[in-house]
Amino acid sequence: MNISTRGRYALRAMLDLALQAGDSPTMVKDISRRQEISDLYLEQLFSRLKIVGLVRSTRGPRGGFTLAKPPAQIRLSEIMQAMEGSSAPVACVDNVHCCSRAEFCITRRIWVEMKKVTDEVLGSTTLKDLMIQVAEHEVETSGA
Amino acid sequence: MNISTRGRYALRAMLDLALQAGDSPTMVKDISRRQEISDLYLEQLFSRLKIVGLVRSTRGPRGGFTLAKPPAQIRLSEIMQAMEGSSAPVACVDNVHCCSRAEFCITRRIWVEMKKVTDEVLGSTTLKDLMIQVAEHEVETSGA
DNA sequence: GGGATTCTTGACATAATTAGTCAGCTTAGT
DNA sequence: ACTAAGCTGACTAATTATGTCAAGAATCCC
Repeated sequence: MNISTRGRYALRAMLDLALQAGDSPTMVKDISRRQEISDLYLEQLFSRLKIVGLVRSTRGPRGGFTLAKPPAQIRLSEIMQAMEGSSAPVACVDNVHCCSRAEFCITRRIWVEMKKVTDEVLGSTTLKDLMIQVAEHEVETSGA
Repeated sequence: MNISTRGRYALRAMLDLALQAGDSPTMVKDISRRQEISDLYLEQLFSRLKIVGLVRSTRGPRGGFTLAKPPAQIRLSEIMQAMEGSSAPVACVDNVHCCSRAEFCITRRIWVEMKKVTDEVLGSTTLKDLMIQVAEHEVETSGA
């Protein structure tokens, strides 16, 4: 039941990118500095995010990445899908034929249920939701 | 978001054991044959299950394993905890101090939520629940 | 008591995955 | 041209996953 650094870093990076919010692209190096993530590694992660169409890139000086859609339209499930693949905890959830026992396997129902509830969490939350929480958190901590 | 064979096999083995239901112990070899799991590997898994007190063992001829508690009192979360450790998808969920950013990290809230919903699934289901589903499934497939 | 049977323990082995790193390339702005 | 960015694919070290193996200890049956 682990989410690898790929998924975790990608989510942090996407939220960071969303918070920059300018029209001009944000450099990987800036995100990597703020988030304390290796920039070489982050490049690799952004490459995946680009392939699935979650971000757009601009090359050359003053280049970088921008979100391909408004934050409210980017579900966390999309990011996680891109980085970690299916949210199914076991392969047979997505493909019954991968196990000869799957059809009558009662334990499989538990894994199906697990996928369902995690998908609900990730699918019902967008980057925009996280941005709001960041803003709220800043109000809380600055006030006092 | 993967559950390893340890957790999956252990759950199947525990359900199998529950379904044997006799007073006499069930041999690992019999479970491994029915479940098509390597018996050498399964022994190793039962060793863990015994350490956490979910099963009891009897050595010698006619020996084997029995459930340490009635199936209705064995939550799937106990089995999974024994085999996979914490259900937290990220370490910072259980221990804030493992990451210097955890206190103000908004993405962490998602991982906390993920752990919560998966715990609800695994914590609210017992072996007895699965046994009932097995019985129901058998009725369905035999009838007709 | 001897042998067979079953669990017990710890070490070992192999493969896959994770978490990066690196070198060299392409593109674009000045 | 030069430099600053992203792009690509190969490489590596460490860890985890998935077993296997060997030797032992307890127990039962004859």
